[in-house]
Amino acid sequence: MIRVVLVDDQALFRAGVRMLLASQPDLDVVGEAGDGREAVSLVQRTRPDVVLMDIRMPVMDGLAATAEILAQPDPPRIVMLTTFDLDEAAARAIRQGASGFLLKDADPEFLLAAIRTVHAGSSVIAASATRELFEHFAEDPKPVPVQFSALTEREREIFALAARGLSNSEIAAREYLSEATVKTHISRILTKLTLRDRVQLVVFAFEHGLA
Amino acid sequence: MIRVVLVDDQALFRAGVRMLLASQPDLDVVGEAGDGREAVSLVQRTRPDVVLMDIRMPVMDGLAATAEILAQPDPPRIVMLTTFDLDEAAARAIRQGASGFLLKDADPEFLLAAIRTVHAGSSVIAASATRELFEHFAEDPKPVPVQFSALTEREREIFALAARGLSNSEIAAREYLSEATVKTHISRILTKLTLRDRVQLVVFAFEHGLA
DNA sequence: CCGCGGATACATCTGCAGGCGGATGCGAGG
DNA sequence: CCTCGCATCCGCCTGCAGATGTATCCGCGG
Repeated sequence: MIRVVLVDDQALFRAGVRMLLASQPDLDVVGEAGDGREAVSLVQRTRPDVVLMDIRMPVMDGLAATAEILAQPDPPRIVMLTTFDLDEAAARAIRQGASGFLLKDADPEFLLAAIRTVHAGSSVIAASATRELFEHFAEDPKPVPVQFSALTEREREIFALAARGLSNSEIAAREYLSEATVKTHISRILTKLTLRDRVQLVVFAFEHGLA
Repeated sequence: MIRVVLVDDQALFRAGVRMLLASQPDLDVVGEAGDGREAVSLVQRTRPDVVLMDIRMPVMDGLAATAEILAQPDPPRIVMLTTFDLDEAAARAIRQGASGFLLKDADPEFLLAAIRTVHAGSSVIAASATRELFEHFAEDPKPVPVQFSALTEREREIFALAARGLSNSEIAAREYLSEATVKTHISRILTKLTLRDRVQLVVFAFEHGLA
């Protein structure tokens, strides 16, 4: 039996979900809360397995409530619910340790599957959000300019060190080289990448995910 | 009835999964493949609802196969499987459009729930991977150091320009200042942020999401 | 075998970066 | 009013950065 707590400020929405879950033999709604503050104390009392938590709520929003609940010992799994497709909040919720993120207008059977999935230990993310999430957070697949491949192995090493902010003397010391040699490498690198100085080299490196 | 295709180079693993799915009334294994190349043609012939796809395979790996399959019209949902916790491949798979990412040593009931979840239209990500994924791709919530707030309004402007790779003379020209003045600002900025030179300033800016 | 091109290493020169000192303007407080 | 602190602006000096010119080693083709 999976013990579930519902947290949402809309009583009607809670009622709908409660009806849905009641039809399932392995699911049991053990409590409901209308805001984040209530949710925290409710979870402490009822010790559920899974919490369905709306993000947008009065008094204390779903994010803050999630943080407090997860800070407790042996916390339940938490699934975030939202009306809108995706906002920053969803990503933050997942980072905070929520196990799922779903849209409120999802199919009922979909919600049921999600509850069982997170209870089993995995995470669930609404399909529509997944793509967006990754596009939003994952930096693009590194469109490394062609010119970069013109660098020799050695030059790439020097490049990496310079990109981290090391001075010529520091690079020289680390690579057992003369400072003059390092300068030569830097010059060739700058020429090949058509950059003016090492400052722009650093900018280049970060903008292309090479540092 | 959810029609499933198994793709894995280990016949024993496929056998185990087939047994598991056979015990479920709503799941039907309609085909198996031992490498990516086979998988693509198998999917074209059998038109399954869900594909369980190993990442590491001979001939054509799971990523390439996923890309080809998803390029077809009305493609099935694809769940990636892997032995190891997480590598770059997993993230790429999700970005390519895979609907799930699971570990091979997951609980059986867990795999079943995942299949039903992705079939319903959502995405599933192994819990152990979720945290890592987000830490890996989402840059941290910009922990801007306290020292940065010590900067003057003017200094912040100069900082932003220097962070883009502009030289002192360029900044001077753009701000209608003497080059000497720009240098003073830079010096004060470097002191306040305890940085050595403008190169490290650029590194600092990028690492804290200020550029 | 020898010549040639590329990669790597070093020395020397010019210019800019950054440290240092100092000036001005402005608001707060004695 | 005077002073103190702070922000903004400017000139001078030292050192590093980057361009230029070479030298050595290696592989490849004539």
